[in-house]
Amino acid sequence: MAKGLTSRKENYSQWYNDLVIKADLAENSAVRGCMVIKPYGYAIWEKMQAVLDKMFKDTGHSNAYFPLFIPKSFLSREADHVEGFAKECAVVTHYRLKSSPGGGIEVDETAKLEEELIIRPTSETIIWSTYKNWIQSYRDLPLLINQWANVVRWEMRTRLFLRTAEFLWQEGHTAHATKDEAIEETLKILDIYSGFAENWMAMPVIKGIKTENERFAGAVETYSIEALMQDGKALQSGTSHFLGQNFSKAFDVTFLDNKGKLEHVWASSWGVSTRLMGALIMAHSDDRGLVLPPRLAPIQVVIVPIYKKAEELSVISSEVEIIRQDLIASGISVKYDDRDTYKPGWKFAEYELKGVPVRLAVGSRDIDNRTVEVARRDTLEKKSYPMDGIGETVKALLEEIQVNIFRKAQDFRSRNTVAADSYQEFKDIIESGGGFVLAHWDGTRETEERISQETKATIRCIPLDGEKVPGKCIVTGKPSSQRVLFAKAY
RNA sequence: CGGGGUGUGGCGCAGUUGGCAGCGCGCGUCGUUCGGGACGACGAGGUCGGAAGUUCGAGUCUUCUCACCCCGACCA
Repeated sequence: MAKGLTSRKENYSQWYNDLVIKADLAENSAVRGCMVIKPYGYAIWEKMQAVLDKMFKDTGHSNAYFPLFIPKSFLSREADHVEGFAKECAVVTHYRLKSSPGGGIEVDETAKLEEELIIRPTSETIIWSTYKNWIQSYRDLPLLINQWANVVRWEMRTRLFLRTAEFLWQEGHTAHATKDEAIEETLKILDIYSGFAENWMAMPVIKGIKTENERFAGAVETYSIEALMQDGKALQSGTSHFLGQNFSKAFDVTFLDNKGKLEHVWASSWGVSTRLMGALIMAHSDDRGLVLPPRLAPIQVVIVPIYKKAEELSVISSEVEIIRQDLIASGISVKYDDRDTYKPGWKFAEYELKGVPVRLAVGSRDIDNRTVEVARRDTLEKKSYPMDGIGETVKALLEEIQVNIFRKAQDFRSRNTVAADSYQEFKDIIESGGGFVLAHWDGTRETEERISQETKATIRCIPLDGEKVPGKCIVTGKPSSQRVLFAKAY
């Protein structure tokens, strides 16, 4: 176990907190509920951004930027929307400070804003008020916009990455001529999210529809991807909303169709946030530290020289430079850590804590044998390989690791996904370690709330894929068209 | 907003009936070490969260206050 890292078994939640701090991903800031994302953590986020951004661009979306501030009146235009967010909004009321008599500064009460500004908790309202001017004809559609931004939701309890008062995300906001097209967009993005989660984060997810209870405020239908964390709790990792005409009606966004008829446009919005960082951390990491999927690791390979004297180091370093070039030529990001201020053992532990997928150690023995010691983070196996062709060897290994950690996560999820056919069985599963539980539900809010109150488990989603076998609700015995996915959630 | 807890060098903590602010880690210099978190010697670093009070004397007692953490209700 890594120094100072609580084990998962001992206290999972503490393990997560320790890991975020010790792996140098983020820390708490002077502002309650807000985090400082440190360079190493931010580097991972930047990789995520780059991949997602390309996926959005490849599907025809463009980036833009809308204001941080939203006039208070905008928020109340859509009734459900305002109700959903009102309780967690930060409000700007003044625009000036003045020196206070007792020293320091205070709010200048004479500088009160005529209309207060809300710090965006999400941007539907400001964006739709803008779209009104952008859209007149069916020729202006579809409008496919994304923005990378920060948003603020004044959460009561926060945790680094998983729930912070301010977080970074992307929010896509699209406008379409038809309902079908908007739904198609909503689902297309859901596929992008699940593809990203599985192929890049190596984290299996379940795509589904949210129940009315869990639906985004202002949406007609909310879709999400749900991942299972190692403690048996579910983490909603991305959402895509079909907004119907709710916002176009609230902001009066209309267009003339090709028959000259005036219609309200159809909308979608979708987002993933820095919460993905939390998902990534919890999906794969162990008691030694982070385990990062090679495709998102800022450093894929670290090389550690083993030496006693300076002369030895210079021989090793020149050999390492050849190896490094070989790796770079294979498209691998490499760090050579030749710092003399830390010892090899320390470095080994450090890079394990930080989740670097592959570590190479090169010492005099290797120079003599023309070998490299290769250690993989996921299995902790160490093996010697010939120096020649090391680029290809490592490249293949990185791919193997990517696949292996995905499979591992997938196995974990299958082991922890069970069907329950009675309420008692359901309760037993939830109480003994949790996980995903597939059960029949009668589709009513009352039953959902009862289950949630009695067991703390909620309906994560109604899965889109998989069998649609009818049955009877585990609580009321009323008919159900398919099993839905329950879990305790983050 | 309820319940619990913590504020003392950068970090983690100790500090007894009130009596010279300490320990470990980290940090700096030097030397020996270096294939799984090395060791020795010397050294730097603190108005004890803040304010008021009690006292000859407060990290310690009293009152007020601020901040943060954990557990619940709300949430991506």
